[in-house]
Amino acid sequence: MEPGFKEENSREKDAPRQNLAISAYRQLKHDIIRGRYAPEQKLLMSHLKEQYGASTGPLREALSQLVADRLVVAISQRGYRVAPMSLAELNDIYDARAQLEGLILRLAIERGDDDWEATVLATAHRLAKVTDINTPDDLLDLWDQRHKAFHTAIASGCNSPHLLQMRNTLFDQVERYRHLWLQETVMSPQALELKRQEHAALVDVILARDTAEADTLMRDHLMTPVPIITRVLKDRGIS
Amino acid sequence: MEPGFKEENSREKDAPRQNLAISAYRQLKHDIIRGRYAPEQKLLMSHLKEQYGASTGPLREALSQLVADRLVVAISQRGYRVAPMSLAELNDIYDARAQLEGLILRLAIERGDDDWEATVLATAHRLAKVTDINTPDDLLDLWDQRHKAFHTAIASGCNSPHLLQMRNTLFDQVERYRHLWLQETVMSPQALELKRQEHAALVDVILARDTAEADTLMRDHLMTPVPIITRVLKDRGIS
DNA sequence: CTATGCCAAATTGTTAATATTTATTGATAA
DNA sequence: TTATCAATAAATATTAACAATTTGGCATAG
Repeated sequence: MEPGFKEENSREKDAPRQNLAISAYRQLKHDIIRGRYAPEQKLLMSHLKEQYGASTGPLREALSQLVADRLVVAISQRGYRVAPMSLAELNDIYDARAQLEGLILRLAIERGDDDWEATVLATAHRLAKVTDINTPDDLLDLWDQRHKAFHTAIASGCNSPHLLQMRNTLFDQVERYRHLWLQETVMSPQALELKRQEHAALVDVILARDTAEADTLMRDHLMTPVPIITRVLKDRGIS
Repeated sequence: MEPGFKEENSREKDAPRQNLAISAYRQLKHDIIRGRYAPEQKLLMSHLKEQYGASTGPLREALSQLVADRLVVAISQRGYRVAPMSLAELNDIYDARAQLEGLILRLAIERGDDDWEATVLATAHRLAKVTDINTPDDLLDLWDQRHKAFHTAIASGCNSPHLLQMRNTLFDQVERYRHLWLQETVMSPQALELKRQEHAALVDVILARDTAEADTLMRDHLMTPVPIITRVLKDRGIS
């Protein structure tokens, strides 16, 4: 009788280990996505060692994982650098994401059962309730968390672990750009209300099983941040 | 004047390093895909060391990459094992692949230019010419190589590096199952002729820009091996 | 037959040594 | 006098060897 904790918590990637390389991986990933390191900044081993309290061995494992995630690039024998950002990658990454999310949504509408509909409704409700919190940081964190839960609930209807895994991989890559958008729009009440309406419309067409309309709405919804992120990148001199 | 070898050979994954961890990664991946290690076999460090001539450091990096590729699983403090195989994963992986390949094909038909059409025709021609070679091993290798080139040429029309990257990732995962199919069907002349007809039909509808028909043909084409692989897995006692 | 304790083997992390790279300084030529 | 090239030195990355913690198996005793 095995204790049934078959590590089903596939939060981001699979956890390769629970010890020291994985914690360095999580923290480094978090810091890169949040923009703590500039796009082409060199990642010094000496700095990483004292920053994350790990030696070269575990650090190299963490960096290898991040290279697989396309958040870090490794150059022959010249160490590691944070992956560059560009307008070209921004456009491609958001396009790929919108296309994949559209595909998954169409499959979910086709394959989703009653439990799926119930979960979509529940997470949408939870998200819509995030309107009246004062401290902006807490608001942003909570909104973002429930927003992710909402979209993940929709996607889960496709019933394909591998498609969902690829969705996660792509989301890790998009999140570095997406963070620029979250920082820029300080989650103003009108922006929040606009998003709330988009989500409500999305839920409507999903429950109506209107595949074509849902696909269109979802892609427009996902592409919204692109012009704003483009402006931020241009302001920072990134082409 | 730098010699223009900016490592643009993104064959499978990005090359994290050109030295020792990456060669171990490539060989190990090849061996796992080709079935040299059984699905849940333990990967002893001592064995890997003498097999691939690398020390624990580089080997752990290679194994980390393979965990990201879902070809290896890491258990807390009990080392690494080859990822298990199952009928459930077979079905999901082929379904996800067919769906993604269909999406990419629709985009390619929508976005592909004249050069794309020319490349598709050229690779199709090259593939069709592989009919009259005697030694079966050489035949299989050459056919598989040109077959991959043909499908990659079709997919490249979508013009999205990130979608193509995800296609590669999924293909790495599917190839372990696909190898069972290649081994089973000894590439009989009639099977080869059937495939040739499918490819010709595919080229026709692609050049005619018939999106819906191309999508259907492509998915049927990709799902062909599933029943055969299912039988092989069942014969091996894998559920 | 079962449970507990000991031994062996494997994984994990650290440290040191080697090789490659980069930056600085000096010299030479224009 | 200035700019470029080369050489040396310092720093950093990469790899291998070593040590410690943990796990699994086996034997013995109850």
